[in-house]
Amino acid sequence: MTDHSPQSGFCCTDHSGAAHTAAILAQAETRARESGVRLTPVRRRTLEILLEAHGALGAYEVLERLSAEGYGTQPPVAYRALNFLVENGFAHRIQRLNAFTACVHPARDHRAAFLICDRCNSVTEGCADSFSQAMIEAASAVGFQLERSTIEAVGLCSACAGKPA
Amino acid sequence: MTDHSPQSGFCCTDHSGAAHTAAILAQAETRARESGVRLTPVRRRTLEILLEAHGALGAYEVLERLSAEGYGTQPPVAYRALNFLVENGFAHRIQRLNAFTACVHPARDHRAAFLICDRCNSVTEGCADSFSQAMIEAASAVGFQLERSTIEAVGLCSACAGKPA
DNA sequence: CTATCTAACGTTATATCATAACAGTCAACA
DNA sequence: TGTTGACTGTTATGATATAACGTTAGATAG
Repeated sequence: MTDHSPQSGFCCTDHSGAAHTAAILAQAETRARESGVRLTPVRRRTLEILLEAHGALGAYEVLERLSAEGYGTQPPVAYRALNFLVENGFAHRIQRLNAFTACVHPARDHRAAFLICDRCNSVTEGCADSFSQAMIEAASAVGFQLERSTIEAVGLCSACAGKPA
Repeated sequence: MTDHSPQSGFCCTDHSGAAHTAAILAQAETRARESGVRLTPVRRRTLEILLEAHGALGAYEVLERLSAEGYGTQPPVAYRALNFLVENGFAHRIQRLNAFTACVHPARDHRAAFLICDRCNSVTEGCADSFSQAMIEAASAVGFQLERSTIEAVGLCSACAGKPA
């Protein structure tokens, strides 16, 4: 496992690979137990599917995989599992893509920001705690009680930036 | 017109009212002329509709108004006008709401951030230039070429925060 | 051990958001 | 004045998301 630096910025490590997937899944299970929520088979499998994916997945892509494995075949099955994961901090919704991605550090309470590659749609999760703090202050200066922020950046990932076009 | 402070934060002024609407519309027309794009009747009217709205409007809400006034009745009419406005900096898309809102300072090139009220859905546009700069730097540290960011915060606006529940 | 309760699951049906593709219109201008 | 290209409008369809309801299964009180 890699160092996830403390306050701000994006982490530069590869989050793919079976070992990492397993580790995150284990963290998620621990956290679910601790907070008294149930990581049921569909939910767990949905999280695995997100972890195995390269980028973010749309709800219907998740549904396809779930139904192929004998789970329900209709949209609510996927949406419910995905919403559960998001609400409990195991996954994030990427608004720009209408898609979902596994949280890379579900064990820690954090504010996330995302780098989305315009070309390959890869999604990198970063820690936006310092940004969020600044936002909370700027908002409260105008009397706005900020609860949560969505920070999504679009551009070229290092892999795609290297390629011609 | 009020002072739109330079680098960061949300502005505390009321952006509604016919006078302000007219001023922004005038700025938009100037800018359109300068940049050689055409602010046609549908596009102009669409911008007015956004300016007159209290919060952000969905494309179908805009379409409703447009078609009631003799413009086209089908979704592409609204989406084309809205996309034109967004691409040219006259409006913004609010991802979280699948909705659109007029830009409150179309004359200036800027990075926007939004405060979205959970209760009344009002949208306040703020200037995120300093956040964006910090993001660009954090992103480039991991080799990501950032092009644009979406920053949307959800919480309670000052009006709603005062009310009971 | 069984009755009961509730969270989760699965389904049908439908709502909501968005765009592809193509035909007609009109102003700019060679 | 004919051609071009941007704009508008239409039909049709695709993509995303949720409401509502019956069923299942795990927890728990009796």
